[in-house]
Amino acid sequence: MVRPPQNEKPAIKKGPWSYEEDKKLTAYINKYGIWNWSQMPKFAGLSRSGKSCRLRWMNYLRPDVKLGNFTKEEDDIIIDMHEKLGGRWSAIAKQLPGRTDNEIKNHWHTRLKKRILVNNNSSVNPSSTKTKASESETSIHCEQAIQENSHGDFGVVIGGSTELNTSLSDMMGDSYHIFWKQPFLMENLSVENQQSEYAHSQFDTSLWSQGPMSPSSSSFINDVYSDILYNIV
DNA sequence: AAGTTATGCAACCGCTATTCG
DNA sequence: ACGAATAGCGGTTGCATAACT
Repeated sequence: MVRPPQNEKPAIKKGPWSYEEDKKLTAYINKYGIWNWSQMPKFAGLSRSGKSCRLRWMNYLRPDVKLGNFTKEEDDIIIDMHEKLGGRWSAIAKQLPGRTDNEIKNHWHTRLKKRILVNNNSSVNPSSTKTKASESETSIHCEQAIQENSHGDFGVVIGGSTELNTSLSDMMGDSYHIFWKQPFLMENLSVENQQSEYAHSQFDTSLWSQGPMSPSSSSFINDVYSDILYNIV
């Protein structure tokens, strides 16, 4: 019997992402862009699959991702689009800038589907006043949430509030989309010929504090930014 | 207060589509 | 034209927490 080679590949970590992992991935992508998901984790110092990194970035870490409560308008769009397209979540997500297919899918399965069922039932049985009362209650809560969101207390928007939805790509301009030809290790970030001005020209930290962020809180983003500057300067 | 059940959501899995050599 | 690698999509699962008994 030949013992299969061990430790040929580093163990792929699964489960929830830690703060440190988020920092690493965000810092790496902010610095080098997305050049190859399957290779990136290795160079970013992450024990994750490329697939997992892509998902984490696309759904939560991307600067233009809008997290938090859905507005009534968004709900209406989702319901309408779902009627037309069914479970084509990515197509539906295209109609809702900042929302991800995964988030929309979860929102549908946990809230909207039930609401539609309730609506259908109440239209079949109009005497169901309690249902209607709770419906309007839900609607009020939704309105409140929207208002509170606009104050930045919760209802999270990464990279700014809805009004200040300045995406990282906007901040960085064309350089954000530059795809590097060679991989880069996070450990090699201290690039002598890159000036801090370069970094400042791409990031405006004041924008990070324009809205709360979760799980990537504003302090987290600031940490990432500090790390990048620290390594560059 | 403790145990149980329901809910919400992040993340995984498997499959298909697309790209590239 | 073909096969491998990679990206993307949608269904599903598992865990944390809230709500209920």
